[in-house]
Amino acid sequence: MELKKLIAEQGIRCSIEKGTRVFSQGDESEYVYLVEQGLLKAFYVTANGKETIKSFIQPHSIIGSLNAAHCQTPCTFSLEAIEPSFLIRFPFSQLLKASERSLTISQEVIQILLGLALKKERREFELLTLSATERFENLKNAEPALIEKLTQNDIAKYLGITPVALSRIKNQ
Amino acid sequence: MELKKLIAEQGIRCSIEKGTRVFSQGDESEYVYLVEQGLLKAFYVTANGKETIKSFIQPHSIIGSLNAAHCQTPCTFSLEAIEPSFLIRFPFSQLLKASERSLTISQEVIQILLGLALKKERREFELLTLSATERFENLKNAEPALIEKLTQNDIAKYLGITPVALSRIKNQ
DNA sequence: GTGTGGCATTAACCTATGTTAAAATTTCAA
DNA sequence: TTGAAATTTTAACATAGGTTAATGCCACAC
Repeated sequence: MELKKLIAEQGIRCSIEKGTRVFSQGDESEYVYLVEQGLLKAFYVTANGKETIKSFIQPHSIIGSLNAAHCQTPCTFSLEAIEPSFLIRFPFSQLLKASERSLTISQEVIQILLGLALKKERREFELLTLSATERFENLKNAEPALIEKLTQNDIAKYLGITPVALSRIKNQ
Repeated sequence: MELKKLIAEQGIRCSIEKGTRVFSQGDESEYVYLVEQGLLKAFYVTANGKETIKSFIQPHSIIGSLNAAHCQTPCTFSLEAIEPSFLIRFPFSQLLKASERSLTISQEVIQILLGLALKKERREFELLTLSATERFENLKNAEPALIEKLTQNDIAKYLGITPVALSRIKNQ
């Protein structure tokens, strides 16, 4: 892919220790990040301190706060490494500029955004129509390998329930 | 906008009566629709017959089942007119082809997809972190005019609760 | 006007999930 | 190997929202 090549060649590599943040909710960040290795979580912290996980980020995906990168507002979520990770960071504006110059790159951006929209739509569907138990079953089926690497705490925060509720669900 | 011009010039106009569907969950549909006038709802019906509303569609927006249009799978939701509506339908594949030929159009597609992704992200945030009461407050603030046109039934289905629960919330 | 059908409200009861806290288990560093 | 910290489980109780059903409220056709 042209786009990933561009990012790999011109982006800045960074190594993130387990438990460390790439950026925090409220920060300004004009970057997108290409994950080369590792595992991260993107999460919100609400006013009353509750944490909920938006998504887990695995190698080869591109992540960044669209709000921050595109609308020049603060990041709406934080990004933290669950395992030691290697990322390449690249300014979002440069990515858009590259897409203005090259049809190949703009096609790739379209494909990435389509994929993102499809993923968000599935998540919306699950949150809107399924019970916590059903969402947990779905996750187990879709990402069995991922679940092995996560704490129950993080799985619960992703499902939108408490670890206590997840423990109950697991024992029927 | 080049893209909307293209759709307006080459798409097929259709008039949809109130209560009538543009397409139904399970259909194949390779189209996207540009809404010229009216108001529609995009909704899921679950296995046990429960209806939940994904989004309300107002004039100037573009709507279609990404899954069906892009992945050649059946539509994941139905689209129905809440008010008499006028749409223009246009094959999604032609839209992608146009974006392969023209940098202007591909930029517009990117902007539309970015907007969609941002909207879905906000919805995901609300479903994940807010209570039904808070989601209702948010909707009232964000779309006061829209709320006037909707039945309580449809508002409830959009919030992910029952009309009974919404009635309770309204009286504190 | 009168009746019919679709909303909206109310009430009583039910269930899933939250909250708090304590106990059990695992992990890991010294 | 041991102890401290983190994670998971369990239990008891609280609460939001679901379910069902009865009632009230309109709007519209006749």
